[in-house]
Amino acid sequence: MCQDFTGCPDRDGKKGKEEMSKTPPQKRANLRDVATAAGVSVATVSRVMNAPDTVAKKTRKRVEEAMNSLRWVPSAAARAINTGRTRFVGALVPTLDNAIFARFLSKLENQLNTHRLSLVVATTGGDPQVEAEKAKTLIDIGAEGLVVSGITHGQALYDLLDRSQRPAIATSYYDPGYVLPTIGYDNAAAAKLAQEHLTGLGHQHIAVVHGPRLNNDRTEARLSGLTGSNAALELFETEISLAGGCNAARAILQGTQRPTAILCLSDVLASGVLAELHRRDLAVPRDVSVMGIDDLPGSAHIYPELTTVHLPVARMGLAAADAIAEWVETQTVPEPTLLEPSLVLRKSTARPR
Amino acid sequence: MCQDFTGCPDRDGKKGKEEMSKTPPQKRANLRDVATAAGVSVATVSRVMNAPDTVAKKTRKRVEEAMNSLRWVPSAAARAINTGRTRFVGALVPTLDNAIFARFLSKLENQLNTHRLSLVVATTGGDPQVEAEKAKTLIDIGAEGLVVSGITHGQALYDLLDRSQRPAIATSYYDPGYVLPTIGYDNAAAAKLAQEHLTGLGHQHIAVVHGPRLNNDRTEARLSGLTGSNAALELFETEISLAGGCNAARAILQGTQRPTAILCLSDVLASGVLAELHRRDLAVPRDVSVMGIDDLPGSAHIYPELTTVHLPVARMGLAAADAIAEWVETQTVPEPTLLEPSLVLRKSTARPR
DNA sequence: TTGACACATGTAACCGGTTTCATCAACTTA
DNA sequence: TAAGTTGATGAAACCGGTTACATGTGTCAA
Repeated sequence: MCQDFTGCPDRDGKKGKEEMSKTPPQKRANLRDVATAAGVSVATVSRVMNAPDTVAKKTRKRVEEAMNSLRWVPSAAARAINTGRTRFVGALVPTLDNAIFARFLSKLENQLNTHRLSLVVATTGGDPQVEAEKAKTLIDIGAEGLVVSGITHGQALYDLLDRSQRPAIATSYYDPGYVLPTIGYDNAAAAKLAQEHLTGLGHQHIAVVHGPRLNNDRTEARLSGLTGSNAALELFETEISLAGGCNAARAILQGTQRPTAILCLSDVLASGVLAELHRRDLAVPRDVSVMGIDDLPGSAHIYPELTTVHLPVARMGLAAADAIAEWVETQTVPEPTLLEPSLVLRKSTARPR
Repeated sequence: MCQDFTGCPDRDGKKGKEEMSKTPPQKRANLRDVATAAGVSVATVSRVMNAPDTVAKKTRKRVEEAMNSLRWVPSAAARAINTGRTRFVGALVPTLDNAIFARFLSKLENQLNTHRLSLVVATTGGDPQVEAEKAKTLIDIGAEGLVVSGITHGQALYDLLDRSQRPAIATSYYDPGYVLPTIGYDNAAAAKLAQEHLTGLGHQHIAVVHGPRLNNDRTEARLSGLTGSNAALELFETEISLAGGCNAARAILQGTQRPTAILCLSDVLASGVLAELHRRDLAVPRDVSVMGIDDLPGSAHIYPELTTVHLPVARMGLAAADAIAEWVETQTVPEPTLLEPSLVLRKSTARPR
């Protein structure tokens, strides 16, 4: 328990845990202790923290010295109870294992910091019930607001938000009619963009590889964007991972007639498909075109460089951070924000032979 | 501001923001309001929350009804100030963009949940100064403990930990002599494992691709594990990403004599290297062997299946969660824990030709 | 000299819970 | 029936800060 950090980083022999003799077990100092030590009132100490320039320089110095010698650390809870601010918000994402969410969270966290807000992260595994439970926990520990993924949620979550009256925004999806403000892209449009690129190249038989539809509105929306084409679409559902992509590719190649293009609704799936195609000695895009959606940072560098649809998750992270921060701080409900996906032409697609 | 979640998920026309006429702006109910409404004392209401079975069933019901009709939501700060527990800890990682950290955090978060703890995540970009600042923020908002990566940190972080007396453990590294308890693997041993596999196959000229050494003890340790071999080692430093791997591969192929094996100190780097080799029409492992360290979930499925050293980050997540939870709850400083890396033989290495 | 005013500081209420201890009724048990 | 328990509840202190308001001092213009 007693840590001694002088002379880091090496520990000068493990110390017994029960010593600490000179200074009696002395519990943590509080504001009044500091005030007493500095010979001022608690108000003055508080001012030294929150409005330093309203305190005489000499007094301030004395207080600061007292703080240091008592090794005072302010209580977050005590501050929060008065200010009404805990200075953190929560984010609920299906998984961290898909780089797209990791990337989003990373930007979200950084931008939140500019608003002096921290980020509590919780993963749901895509299960609305788990999501609702974790959301409850986040509210319980004091999250000032929530950032959720998509627009498909359990009633329990809506009830929670309603009752707690906490700000919450939905991301990775755009739907101005949704109960919560959405900040995201039009998943259907993104898929359409991809499909049109393929049909534009002349592909008439396209395999579509997608993640689980259950409780996943992003997948569902992307699939819905695929209607209204005269190309034959064959759907392959799989787990969203490299392994999932491999499996899908195997299933595709097992079919009677090989499609001329494979449209993957996530870049990871495309990576898996590419790997499996290599394994089967099929060349991309010569033998078959492969396309993704997401545009992960790595997608530009795999072989072959993946043609995909860029989803602006980094910008989404920034926008979501700004939106939730403003809502939390000024009670202003943000407007839904549409972020445009864009086609990124690289080397994994070509005309069918 | 007024949310109405009945009839989700569609919003019945955006409501004006300034209405809310019937019930006057009525600020949030607190414990006393509930107590008054239920005709009991605050103590009883508190008991209904924390020790339901010490309250008469009839009373409890009455209180619960009052809670509901007043839509009472307990204040996290008020609870925390009394219990001394905020029920969350913080984690500081260099980045989320490397899947290895995402995976670790994912497990960490889940396991923390079993201890009724949430996780605040902060990324440092590998900069000790940023790390110290973010750590300060985490302590400031009330993190009960910290989980950091590696053993290279700024003095400011040590000072903070010392002063705040918060539990903190270091991960991704094992060093029983370190000031903080470490939970991780022996990075040097992991690298040695990889190198010995390659030399065992007969490789005498090995290119080593690694991430930045600056402030990165994991990289440094892995490099240090590479001594004591009679094979010629050529070092290539690059950014840890697919793109970085590609760049390194390019640099390697530019050399006068091509190495027979490429040892990448991270799987992502290996993926990048593999992509670039494909691009240059070099076959792996026929023309050159490639090996990684990490064993990301995807590494088993790329082409060719990557031979690598498995780092037990999932187990590390569990162990770190249990350790910090116990420390926080029982003031027991955890013992340093060594997790063994293991060689995973797959298809990207072979004897040199 | 005096009254107005800015500035520095202190007093005490307050935030919204938890918890100790006292109280009192009902139930055993002899 | 008296004494001892047990169970349910309430009164009030307490946690550690913030802040409205009061107070006191020194400066400056009239």
